[in-house]
Amino acid sequence: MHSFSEENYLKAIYHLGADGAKISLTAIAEALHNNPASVIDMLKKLTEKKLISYDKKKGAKLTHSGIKAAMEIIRKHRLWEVFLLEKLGYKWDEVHNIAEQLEHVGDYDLADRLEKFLGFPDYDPHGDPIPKADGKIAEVFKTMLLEVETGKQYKVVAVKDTSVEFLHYLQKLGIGIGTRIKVIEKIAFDGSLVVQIDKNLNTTISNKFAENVLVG
Amino acid sequence: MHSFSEENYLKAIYHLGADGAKISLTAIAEALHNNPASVIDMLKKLTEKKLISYDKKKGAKLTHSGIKAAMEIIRKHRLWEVFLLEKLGYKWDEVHNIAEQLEHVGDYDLADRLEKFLGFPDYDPHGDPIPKADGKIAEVFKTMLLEVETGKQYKVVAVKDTSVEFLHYLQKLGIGIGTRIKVIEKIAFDGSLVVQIDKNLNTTISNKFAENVLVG
DNA sequence: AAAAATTATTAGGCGAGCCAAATAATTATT
DNA sequence: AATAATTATTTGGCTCGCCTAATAATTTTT
Repeated sequence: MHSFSEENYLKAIYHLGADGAKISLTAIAEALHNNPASVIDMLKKLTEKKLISYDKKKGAKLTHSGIKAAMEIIRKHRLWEVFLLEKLGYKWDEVHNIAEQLEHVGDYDLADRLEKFLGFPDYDPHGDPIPKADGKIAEVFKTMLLEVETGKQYKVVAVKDTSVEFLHYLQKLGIGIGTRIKVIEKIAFDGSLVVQIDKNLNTTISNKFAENVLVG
Repeated sequence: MHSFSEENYLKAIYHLGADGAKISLTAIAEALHNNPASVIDMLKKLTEKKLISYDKKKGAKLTHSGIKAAMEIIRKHRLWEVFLLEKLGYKWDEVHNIAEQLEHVGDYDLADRLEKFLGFPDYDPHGDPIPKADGKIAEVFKTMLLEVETGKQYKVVAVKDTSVEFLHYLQKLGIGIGTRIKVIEKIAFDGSLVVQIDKNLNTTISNKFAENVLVG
């Protein structure tokens, strides 16, 4: 198996690559709150293990087996999140950190059994699809709330940020997976959005916030 | 929190001290499959953290807070074992190794929630009592099968060894927690025992085996 | 009591994963 | 094109938890 640390790098690289952008050394360093010097060492190691390819120009890229390894970790992470929320009664914003630890435990078998126990859930509590045992992951059609058409009703399908602060704020605004949301107006000055959440009164949300809410 | 490694030392020291014997450096080294040189370093560290006291003559001894820490780990370990067996359908002999990893994850809260989810079990699948949230652990009256009166019916309450080999053998003999067992005869030559398991025909078991089966 | 065996300890070293600081390479700005 | 800013890389060093080998202390055996 791969070390705890290697797994975190693979996961970070996977997530950073989600939007097709180049995955630079510094991007990884920031994502993991590590020093670039540490990152480059690890990238060398992962390259030797043929889990990634790395090139100054092209950035880091998961190989086939790197993707496979990343999917296994993400699968475990999301399954544990479902478990923590549904079975242990944790709140939305609490599950992520504990799942970060649990995701490194055990093998495929554990994930498979857990999945079965949970009734083969398709999505985790943040709306992200759970990779299946074969590594396949559902494509979810989602757009940043920021880029959405004004006046049209959307449904929140996922959130990007997983920080406690963000999730708390979501809760305060009454936003969860499945919440209906409509952009009433876009403020040109600072990119703020006036939105209607469910049938409530209008609220103004920041540009940054709207980047992290994904609707479909 | 304490490190993964520190937790393993605390747990080992706790278990080694169960029978009141002196916990020597070499005993710990053997239990953890570590070198005595490594052990002494860690004992120093744990002493500084006031989790143990250590003295060449008296051996290692958990302090009050060391006991508390050890109980938390054991509590988590045993709760996870129940979970793995009851909820995920693992077999008796498979749960220990996975629980060894899970026991280091999360905090008190996780243990408390898990305990509630499992319906506040009192014993783990190996018959060992699960420490409660306040650190209290039930005293179990148990004797090694080896030391038991001939001709009298006993019930298996726990097993000592947790190796896959041992647990497999138990299963093969049809012995589990709750199994009724009677010593028919003690062989003076090598300490073997002729026993009757439930209502089956008599079987002969070794001295070593009989040491690891606890009855009450 | 001396020799042998066991147990405890010290000394030095290793790999993993991290860091800060210096330098090199690249990209952006003027 | 020259300068500034950013990004990548190297160097040396640190802690943790482990190791082997040598030595010291203690206990057991003779």
